[in-house]
Amino acid sequence: MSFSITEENYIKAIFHLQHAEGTVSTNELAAELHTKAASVTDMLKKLKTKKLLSYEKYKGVRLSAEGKKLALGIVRKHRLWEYFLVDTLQFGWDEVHEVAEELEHISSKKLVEKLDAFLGHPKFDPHGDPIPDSNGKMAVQQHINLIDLSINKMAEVTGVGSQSTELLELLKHKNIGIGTRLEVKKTFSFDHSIEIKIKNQNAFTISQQLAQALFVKIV
Amino acid sequence: MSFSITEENYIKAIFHLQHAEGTVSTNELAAELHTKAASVTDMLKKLKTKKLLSYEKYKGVRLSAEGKKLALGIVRKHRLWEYFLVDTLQFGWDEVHEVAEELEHISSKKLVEKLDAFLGHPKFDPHGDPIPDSNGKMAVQQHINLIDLSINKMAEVTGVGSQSTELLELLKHKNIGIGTRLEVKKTFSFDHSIEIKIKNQNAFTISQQLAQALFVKIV
DNA sequence: AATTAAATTTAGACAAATCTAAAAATAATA
DNA sequence: TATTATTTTTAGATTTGTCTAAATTTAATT
Ligand SMILES: [Mn+2]
Ligand SMILES: [Mn+2]
Ligand SMILES: [Mn+2]
Ligand SMILES: [Mn+2]
Repeated sequence: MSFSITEENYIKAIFHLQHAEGTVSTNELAAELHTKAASVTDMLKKLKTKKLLSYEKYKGVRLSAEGKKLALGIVRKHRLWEYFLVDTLQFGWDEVHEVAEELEHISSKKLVEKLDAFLGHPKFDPHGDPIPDSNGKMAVQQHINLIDLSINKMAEVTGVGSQSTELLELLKHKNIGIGTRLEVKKTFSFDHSIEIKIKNQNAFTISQQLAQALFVKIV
Repeated sequence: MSFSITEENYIKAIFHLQHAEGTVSTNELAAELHTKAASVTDMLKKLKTKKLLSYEKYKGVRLSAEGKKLALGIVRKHRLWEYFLVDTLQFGWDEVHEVAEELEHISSKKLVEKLDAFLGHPKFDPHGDPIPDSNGKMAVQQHINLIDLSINKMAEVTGVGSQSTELLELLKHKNIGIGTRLEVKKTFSFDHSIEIKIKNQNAFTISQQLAQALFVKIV
């Protein structure tokens, strides 16, 4: 069976929202997809008949095994294309999400596999998110929030919590990106800001909000 | 203004059909797009209000300057993606058309320009068709049909007249591709077959049909 | 428990793109 | 020129995805 771009976007949105709770509400979906609750209800009924999810009136929705498989395929394409755009075509990581939002719907299986091979089977996309392999399996990145990193432990930035232009702008200015090595030197309880040190640079402080938007792993 | 995938496919089809005659008929378009004449009429009315073409009832259709510009942009994307698929991802040239049919609708201008630069601004796609530049200009390939090539003139294959799997299969078997150098050794008036010679290979004959499906330029 | 508030679903309508069948215009032929 | 045949357009329906407004269900408060 094949699915429309709209159907695929719904399935992917449910997949992402599902990770928090097990079940997703109509309003959550409407917000995520910038549409109205009534439209969501209509689409859920349709996707249920296609067996991509289980749905009972007023009870929220949950992807079926088949729905999950479809979602993982779309996420795989999305993240592979993002990797391609940044790694091969030299896009900035703030510019790639929208383009990947379109490219993820290109249907050719062969294209995905050839692209994956060309890129060298990358495990993580430019935002640090894991790329599912052709079987839907993805590496579990045991990264922690920078806010929870102990003092004087060397760590590497592995991911960002958002991909807004605003965040990127700030990270560029502070010279932080995926792969940057840093350690926390001091924490301030007044505003929960933290002082960090990057090799060959002076220590500087970053806000609580920024620290919460960064994920790191200890190295 | 932005256009739907369907609208873009109509514009591109008109562009291609227009090259033969100046004006395109409803039935021609219906055949090309695998749809019905009634659907074409509806769409033509719509595209006229969008000023992409001039259209009078029963009189056929012709692209406006704006329509041509849009068409050239789509053709540019189509052929750049085909080049990418063959050159970068190692697709066979028979496998790329369908995929490019989808990729040509990805809207990002920046993507097209970055892709073009990454590929080294190629002038021709894997089928020998010219790729329009960012201003819509394309190289004029003064190639001739192999059937019209004079005897003993060294020539290089620059294009194919069709991109069917059947043709590719035959060309693969005969070891002929874009760039292959050959000369005509003899022509047979009985069946209009011709004998050709490729360097370091024995001469062999090819059918009239095959010769007509090949374009060459004298080198 | 009764009332109010919030979330969700239904009812009815609309735009895009398509189709079949019938009507109208143009082209071909006798 | 009159009659067919072909092409093209209109009329009316259908599917997909969306919307607003109203009704219903569930959750939260008195
Ligand atoms: Mn998308
Ligand atoms: Mn990403
Ligand atoms: Mn297309
Ligand atoms: Mn081509």
